[in-house]
Amino acid sequence: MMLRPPRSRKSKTPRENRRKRAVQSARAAAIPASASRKVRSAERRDAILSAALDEFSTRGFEAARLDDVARRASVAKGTIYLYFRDKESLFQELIRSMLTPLVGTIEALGEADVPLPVLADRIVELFVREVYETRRKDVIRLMISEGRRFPKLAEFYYREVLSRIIAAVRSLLRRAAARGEIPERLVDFPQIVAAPGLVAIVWNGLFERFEPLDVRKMMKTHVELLFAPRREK
Amino acid sequence: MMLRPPRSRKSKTPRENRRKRAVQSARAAAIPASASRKVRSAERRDAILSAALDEFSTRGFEAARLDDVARRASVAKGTIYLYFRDKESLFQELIRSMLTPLVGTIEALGEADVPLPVLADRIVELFVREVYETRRKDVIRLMISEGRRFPKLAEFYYREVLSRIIAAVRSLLRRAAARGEIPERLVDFPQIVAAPGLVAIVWNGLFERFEPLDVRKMMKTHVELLFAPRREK
DNA sequence: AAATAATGACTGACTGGTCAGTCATAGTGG
DNA sequence: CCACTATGACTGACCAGTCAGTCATTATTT
Repeated sequence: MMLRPPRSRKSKTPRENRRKRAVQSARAAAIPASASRKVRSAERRDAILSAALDEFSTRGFEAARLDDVARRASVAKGTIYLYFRDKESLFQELIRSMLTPLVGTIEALGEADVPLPVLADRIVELFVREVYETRRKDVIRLMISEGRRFPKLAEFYYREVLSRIIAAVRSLLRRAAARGEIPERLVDFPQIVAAPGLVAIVWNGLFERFEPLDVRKMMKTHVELLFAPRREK
Repeated sequence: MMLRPPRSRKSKTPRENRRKRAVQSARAAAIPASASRKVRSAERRDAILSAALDEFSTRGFEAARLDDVARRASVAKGTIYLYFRDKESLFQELIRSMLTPLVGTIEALGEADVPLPVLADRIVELFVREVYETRRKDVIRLMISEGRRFPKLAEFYYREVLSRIIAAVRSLLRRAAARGEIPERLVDFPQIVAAPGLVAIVWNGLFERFEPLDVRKMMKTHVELLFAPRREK
């Protein structure tokens, strides 16, 4: 899974008279010198992941420079390679770490047995508060934008996150359908329930500056229409 | 609007003793030697655009190599620069040329005054036949993936395409609402109508291989539920 | 408790491969 | 016959990944 052929290091000529190493650099400023190694190490990792999210989401995977990620994390470039195998691993780990926690939250939602209107509200609030108003929004946008070029990552995301979310939503829809609250055929397409969320994320990235979108209101409108009581059938 | 600082060519050293130019290359095979210059020229342009779409949509903007685009179009790399200023222009022109024609089609749809169920069918069919089953799907996916890094392009797309499509859909919704066929508040969010289309495109790119999606059926389900007769309100 | 040694986290200059864009040269249609 | 079209080798910028060297911290000895 490589975007370019490997840049193997087959240099045979010995490297001589290198290094002079100027005076001593300012050490990483961000992290207090106290704290045990373990803690500092975890903080570094997080700082790198956070910086990577910023860089990847403004420039995209290819265009993002690890030099910039390092600078933003107040770390030397080499340090990144102590925590992640390569640029791609960093990217995958970023997505993994941000999205995995979502699953539990949503599965919990799927199990509760509450009336449909309440459920609808919860779905909307969960999305707005846990995704749209956090950096997870950016991670999902990254997944959408770059996922196609990382089949392994898409597979991971499908297997570990999406399929479970879909299963949860589906079981929830199935129970609502059994109670006659929604038509049976909606159970086949849980994607429909989530669709405006996706639109919101994409819109936010591309067109917010031309035409702001009231996400909560849109989501509310959508679920209300989907789940509204119907005349027949 | 640049991803990297310009690669200006400020080389001062004169380039000497270059060029030897080997024998003569096989000429571009794809385009018949007949045909007037104008026709050949237009065909080349199209071949380049088509090749660019393939390359951009499999590798992404940054990773796509113009060498590959050239090879795929049976053209030398330099030729691309006779038709497009640079890689970015090529990309923008690609999106521009593929999506602009959509507008007229959809505006026509927005003006017809037909009963809602018929309209719903037409919307679904239009999307499936004119977008999902054509390369426009790939162009829209490109727009979604890369648009964020091309603010100018996003603006163009919003101004020339999206805002007009939205206006058309909105006017169509407004009339339906006036006839009492749908609730008023749906008029505020034409995005909701299009949302499953977007989901379909993204899904197709990322997850189709794990779980195929019957797009036509999903779209149909969605518009039927949105436009279904309601009990109250 | 102070001195000394061992550890390994961290650094950043450097390398090699890559590719957008150029331009000297070669063909060709009108 | 020459203006226009096309070519593709070449250049310079660029950047992921490397690794020899530097200390801060921890462990050990005295």
